[in-house]
Amino acid sequence: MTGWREFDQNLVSHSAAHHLTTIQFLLDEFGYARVSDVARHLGITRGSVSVTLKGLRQRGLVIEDEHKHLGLSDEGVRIARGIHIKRILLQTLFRDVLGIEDEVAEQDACKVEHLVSDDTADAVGRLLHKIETGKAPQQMQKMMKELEKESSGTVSDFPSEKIQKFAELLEQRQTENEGDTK
Amino acid sequence: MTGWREFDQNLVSHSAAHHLTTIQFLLDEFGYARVSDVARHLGITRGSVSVTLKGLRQRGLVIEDEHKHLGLSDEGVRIARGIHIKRILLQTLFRDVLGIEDEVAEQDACKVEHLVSDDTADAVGRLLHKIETGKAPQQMQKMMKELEKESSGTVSDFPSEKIQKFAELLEQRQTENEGDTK
DNA sequence: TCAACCTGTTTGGGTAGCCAAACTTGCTAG
DNA sequence: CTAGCAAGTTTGGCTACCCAAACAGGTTGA
Repeated sequence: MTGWREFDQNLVSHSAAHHLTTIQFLLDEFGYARVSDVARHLGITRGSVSVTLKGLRQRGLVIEDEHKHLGLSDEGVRIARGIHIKRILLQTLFRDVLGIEDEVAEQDACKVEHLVSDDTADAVGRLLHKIETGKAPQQMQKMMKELEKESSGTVSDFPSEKIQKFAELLEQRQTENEGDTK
Repeated sequence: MTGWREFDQNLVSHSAAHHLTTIQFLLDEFGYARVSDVARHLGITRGSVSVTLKGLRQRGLVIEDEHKHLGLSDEGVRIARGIHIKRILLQTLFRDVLGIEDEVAEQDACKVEHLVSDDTADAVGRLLHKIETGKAPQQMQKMMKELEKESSGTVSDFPSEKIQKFAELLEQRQTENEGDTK
């Protein structure tokens, strides 16, 4: 059971991910981004941002012009865009397919956006696209509506009896399959 | 845009989550769990485990009998079980609904299991249960099969042109909706 | 002109985790 | 009986983040 520590050995950390996407956001929104702007937007001190960005500059992801205005390198843009798209896709999945309240969906997406693999994010995108283009219309729509109705408000106790039993079933089935392929 | 730091302000950290679920696993599997066993299973040193478990003992999640055999308190069991179930549900979602290769699905689930909200996990469980019990049969099945075919192997470049355009559409739509409710 | 202000950087302090290495304990094989 | 080994703990070091506070530079209003 090694491999669980791949957690923090990602392309970028949670912190770095937010620094990058924030710079991109500020550029799109206001046309410029400075250390203070990033700090304000992230709710941390200028000092912290200064130190973090020094690292990201050394890694060649963030650049700075003569007026201390920040920018992203091609690689930086690529990473920031990837993370941002993952966030959108996950949030949409949680909210529109699973029926989660928007705020919770956004928070969950924000927490995991930089952790999910490209493969998974891509599959989420394709699923959403299929649903969008009506390739899974009536029954899917109906199912989603039902899900939405059920998930009214907040779950009081996780896992519920039913879900727990179901998860145990899934686990058992998985164990059996592992036995097959071995 | 504060709130992005809820990341590490969860009930338990990624590390703690794995310590707890490992103890539970060892108890189920072998009937006992010691510091060394946990260390071996997690692939880290006894020293690290010792220190971490001291904290978890102080928080009342882990207990220890006179023979240095580890156990979980009621609260510890509750947390470990919750995380474990989230992992199963997410892994199943990624693998069986999104068509992700099992190993990747497991890794992704492992990375985010302790981060997703109870609400989201619960909704995933209900969705899977609906699919399971045939409440979204033909078209869903067909869609899943198609997804599986498409996602042959690993995504070379994320995001693809198509997914990126789609994500932009989703984002734009979302922005408009925010305008409505404001 | 120059004090006040805003911006950015540096530094010392704190937490969380990891490792390596030294130490303590207790059991067990000669 | 004791030497040796395995298990657990402690300690010093490292990285990654955060903050607060001190400091350095540029702009600007009076």
